[in-house]
Amino acid sequence: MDAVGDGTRRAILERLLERPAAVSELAAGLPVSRPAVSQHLRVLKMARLVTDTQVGTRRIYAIDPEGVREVREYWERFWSQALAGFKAVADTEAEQRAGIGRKES
Amino acid sequence: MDAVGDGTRRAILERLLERPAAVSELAAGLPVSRPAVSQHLRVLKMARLVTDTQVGTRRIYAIDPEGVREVREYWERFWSQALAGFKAVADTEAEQRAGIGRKES
DNA sequence: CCTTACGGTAAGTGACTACTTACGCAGCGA
DNA sequence: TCGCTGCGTAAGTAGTCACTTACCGTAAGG
Repeated sequence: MDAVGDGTRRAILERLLERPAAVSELAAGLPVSRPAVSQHLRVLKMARLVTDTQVGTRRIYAIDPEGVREVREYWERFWSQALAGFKAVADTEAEQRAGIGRKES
Repeated sequence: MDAVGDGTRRAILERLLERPAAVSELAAGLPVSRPAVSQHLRVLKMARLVTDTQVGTRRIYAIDPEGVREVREYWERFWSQALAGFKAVADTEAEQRAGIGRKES
């Protein structure tokens, strides 16, 4: 959850959404150093958002649909609850506006 | 975007999803002080995720469906792109594995 | 072999930020 | 008017974290 809270990590994910890439490729398209990218990738990997595959001396990173789906479902519940809750919010606000200055129970 | 990156702010949002609440109410249910909640609410307000209404001396905060929808749509595009991209990822991985070792379809 | 390429890790640093206490201000009731 | 309640803001601090450079292991190629 906090894994997608960082802008650089979102940028990395967006790159990986287009195609899998090695560490150096990612670093080349980002304003940070290669070790920084490595560290971000470790966080993303622990969050099950990416997977890595050794290809010769290079290491190819790719989106992990497993973890992505989990995070997606979390936010899905969040938003749907938000919209469902909004109706109650609107009602309550209407109540409050109707009786400003009045205390409920 | 960074607004939902903080755990305390997510907690505040989850409280507001259930019902609108005043600052003290929120602070009472959280392990942080009331001013801290105020500061978080300011961030959420600037992110258009909550709205506030003065009711007497109290200030009622509620979910702002406008901003929520925007953020929701951003992630929606993100996830769908992630899943769509995964097919390409799987294909590419299969290609790469073809040169190293075969795997199941 | 030895060399080169690629990448993970260690260690250190700077900046951001979430939090605290202290203070000031507006609205309501007595 | 006076006191009380509820909040926002200022100021200061501690901890987190993103980033850097330096170093080391590993895989391919001569």
